[in-house]
Amino acid sequence: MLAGGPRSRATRQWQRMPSPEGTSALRFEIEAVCPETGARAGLLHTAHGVIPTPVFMPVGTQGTVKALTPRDLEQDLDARIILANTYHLFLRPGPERIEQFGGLHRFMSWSRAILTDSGGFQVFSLDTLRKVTEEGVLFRSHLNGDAHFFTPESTVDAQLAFGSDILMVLDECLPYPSSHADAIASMHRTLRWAEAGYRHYLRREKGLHCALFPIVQGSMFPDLRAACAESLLRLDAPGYAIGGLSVGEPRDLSQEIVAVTAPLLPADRPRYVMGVGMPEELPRYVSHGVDMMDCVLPSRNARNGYLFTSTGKVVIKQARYASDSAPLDPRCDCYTCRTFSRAYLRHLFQAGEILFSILATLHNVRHYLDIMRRIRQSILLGTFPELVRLLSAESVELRDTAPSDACGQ
RNA sequence: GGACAGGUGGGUGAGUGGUUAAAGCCAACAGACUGUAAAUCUGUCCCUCCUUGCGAGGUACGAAGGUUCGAAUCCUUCCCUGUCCA
Repeated sequence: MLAGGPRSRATRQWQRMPSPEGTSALRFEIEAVCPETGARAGLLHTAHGVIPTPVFMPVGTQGTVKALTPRDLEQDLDARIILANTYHLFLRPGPERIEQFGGLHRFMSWSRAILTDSGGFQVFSLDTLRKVTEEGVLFRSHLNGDAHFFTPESTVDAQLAFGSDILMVLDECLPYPSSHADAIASMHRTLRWAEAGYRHYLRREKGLHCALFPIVQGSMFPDLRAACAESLLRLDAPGYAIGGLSVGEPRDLSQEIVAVTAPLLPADRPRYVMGVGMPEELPRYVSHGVDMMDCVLPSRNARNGYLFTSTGKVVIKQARYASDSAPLDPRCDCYTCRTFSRAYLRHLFQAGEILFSILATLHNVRHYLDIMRRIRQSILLGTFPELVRLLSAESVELRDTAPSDACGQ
């Protein structure tokens, strides 16, 4: 509803769209900037369609957003870009296999844009299965224990084989908390990897229609974030990411780091904060000048029975919903909310039915995408600050009325 | 009628004299989840009380007796279930 325009026509247009003729494969067009906050609305032109920003990218690690078909994502949710993961796809089915099928888009039958993460997050999440060296990361496969050495160059090669629209450089994502000394060493390593990866990418990208984003690291230290951002600017990349967040730090700290880092990145290029966040945090990131975000929360929490609604969370497995005939979220017009009762959704969850994951993911992802559409519209209309106030008032209201929190303080 | 095999907490199912209020699994209930080792993981899961503690009582392994310092565990009788034979 908020997306505007008939979807089917737009879809056909993208599928026929020839490769971009210009020099830069990725073009970012800013349509409006909120004078009060600096939030931006724009259009990100890729070889696989135009992405209205700010945008939330559903996570499809293994070449699928779990529980959703590409048809759901395209026709029902109107997602314009999804994320996939180099580490997972490298292990299985492997870059050669994907390349053999003409790239990841064709392999998974997804005609819109794809961003691939480099495996840098797995440096953090697979801490017991990896060893970081100056040259790269030695991973022990979580599938069969095989050793694989990822370098800045090899991850670029893999992502080129996938045919990603946006590639990410290999980086080191540190846990929280980390010492300043560890963070500075790690940040310099990430910088060296970014330079090596970027050099390699420039040698190979001739005629390819994609872009490589470097990633700002520096843990929770503003001085390191600034130094890292400044160094990465020399690469003159078409877009920049802020990584190393959502690793266990307090929510406000993530916001602070983004607030000090985002303004240091080129104003005319997309800024991507990796791995965030809760629904109420999305407008806050946007107000810091962020254009792209991704997070597993809507999809993962969906499968775990945690549903995001316009009136707060609904943990559908709770006994209180057993005979609740209301729709999950009366203000949502996704298929799930239009069609099923909370009681039925709870039944499906309790019964362990596959359909629950499908319906829940459909809704949660839709909820995130709708929030971003509202944000984008408000920036275009010049009402973004009002929306931020509205959304934060709603979340305060939700906190105040939450039964568990009410008696706590 | 006879011969075997059994009856354990909401279910299943370990346990054959003491560290057993009783493993594991399931169900149920609650919590976590932030560039996905996730259809995952964690906790609670007989009752009562409080100074909330590897706390104190009380119940509990079909029923009732018995042996023993001590019994889900050994003995006796009874009840019930399953299989087979008449």
